[in-house]
Amino acid sequence: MDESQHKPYRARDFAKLAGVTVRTLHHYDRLGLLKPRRNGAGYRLYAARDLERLEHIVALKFLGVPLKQIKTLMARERIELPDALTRQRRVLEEKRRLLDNAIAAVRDAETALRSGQRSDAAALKKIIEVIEMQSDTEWAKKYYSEEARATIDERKRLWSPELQERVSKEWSDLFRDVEAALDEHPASEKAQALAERWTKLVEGFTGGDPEVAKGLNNLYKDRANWPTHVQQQMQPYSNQKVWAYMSQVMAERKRNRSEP
Amino acid sequence: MDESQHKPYRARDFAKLAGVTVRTLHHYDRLGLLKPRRNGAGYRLYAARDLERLEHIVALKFLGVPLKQIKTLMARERIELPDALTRQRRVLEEKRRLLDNAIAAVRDAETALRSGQRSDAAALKKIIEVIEMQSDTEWAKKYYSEEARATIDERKRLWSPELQERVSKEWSDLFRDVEAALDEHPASEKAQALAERWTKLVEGFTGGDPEVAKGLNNLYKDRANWPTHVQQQMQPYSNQKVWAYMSQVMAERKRNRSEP
DNA sequence: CTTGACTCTGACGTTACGTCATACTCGACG
DNA sequence: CGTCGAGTATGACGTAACGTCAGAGTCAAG
Repeated sequence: MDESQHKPYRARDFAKLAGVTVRTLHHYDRLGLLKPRRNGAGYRLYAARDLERLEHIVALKFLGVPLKQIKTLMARERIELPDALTRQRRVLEEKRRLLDNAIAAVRDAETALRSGQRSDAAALKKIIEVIEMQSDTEWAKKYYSEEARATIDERKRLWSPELQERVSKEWSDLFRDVEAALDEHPASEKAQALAERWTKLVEGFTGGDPEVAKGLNNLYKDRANWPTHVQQQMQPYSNQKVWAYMSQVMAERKRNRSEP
Repeated sequence: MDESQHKPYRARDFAKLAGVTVRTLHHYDRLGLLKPRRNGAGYRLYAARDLERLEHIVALKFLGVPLKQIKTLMARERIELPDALTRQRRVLEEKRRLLDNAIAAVRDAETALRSGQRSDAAALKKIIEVIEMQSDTEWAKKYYSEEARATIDERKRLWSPELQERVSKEWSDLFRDVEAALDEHPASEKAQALAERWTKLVEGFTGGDPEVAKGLNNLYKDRANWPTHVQQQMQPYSNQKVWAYMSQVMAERKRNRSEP
């Protein structure tokens, strides 16, 4: 006599109610995400309570959370949901960054195609540049600790294309200046000024985080195994004399700072 | 004796050169996207020209173009690439819009969770609201012509959440005002003022496009088959007296305007 | 009791590869 | 010349989240 026991829904109606398909209900049933009652003939019978659960599933799915995670998440919900949401937001924000890059790349390519009457190949090259910039942050991941990667992902949000542009230029300027100063004594004022610029630029990437710095070190030491196209890209910086010289200069810098 | 014939690459090296995996090369080979020469033993031998093609593939893939389309696109390239790029940009921009919504939804949910000490269920409800808002634009597509959909997609970019909010409120205000004015004569000044507001709001959506208006009409006529949750959402607007009355008022309006 | 509308359970298709497993091949070293 | 480690080839299964039949049973109205 419980008036609150509404007549249960069958698949079709329940699906419409929640805005999903019947097949989706089957799927979630098999995965154990949402197991409704059955009648004698095996028909699925969904109650009002099931709707709530399904809505939660749909909500999380909407955020791009994989069904497997949704399942574990809903098993012991209370504790982990806030964290899960925050993590998922990070993921979404990263995706948006990539999307923004892609959109910008297409815009560039379109402009190149229309205004300049350039070839298809030239237009695609524009896109390739953007890819390389961002995939470079992908393959390099293995050199960083989990912790360092998290830090980098944080800081990456501050990296606008303009900043990227500027930093690139600063590195190339600095490198050229160092090459012109290889004869200076490592302890000289001029050399130490270069060291200062160098350090600033490195810190611009590491943000002062020692974990990140360590990863960067790993990355550099393994430079022989970098992807070929990255090596080509880094070719302007391949002059070993510069690196050797800078390591001397940095050693001097350390001495100066420990005994001022 | 052709110096330009560099030694061809084998899979591993070529893959590194382009920043993909060997397996990817196999895959593209099987799909017919990139078929390199083979040596006597069946080893794949990639030439410099292949690199260019692979880079183009990677570029388009980066933009989210499916491999099948890439294949047809590269078969007869020159003509279709610009259009393809523009179309793909539209797709990307739409994805970005959805992502923005999702991120905003999570932010809301996080705030609700932290500040208000609300339950998980309440937080997820926030997200559900956002989903329904945007999936509503999904299921309704079938009522519109291809042309109308394109127009809507165009205009959708102007639809900020704030605008959405405001328009919702205007509709609900208008509906309430009409309900209160059902006794007014359809030709009366008061009724005609309501008709004016009504028309403005509809035009705010159609943008004056007759194709879109037609689709909207189809949509309304088939309201019996709308998804249940949409019907619930539309319930505040289900008062048939209002619709009947407004159709009279709109008829008067047409007469007035044809014989001023 | 008949029908048309629904439902059930497989099972294969989709996308762009990753990941084995098994069998060859290449090139340097002794 | 033989061999061994590194690289390669093919085939087949796995992934995520369902879509789309196919074949068979069920429900409810007339």
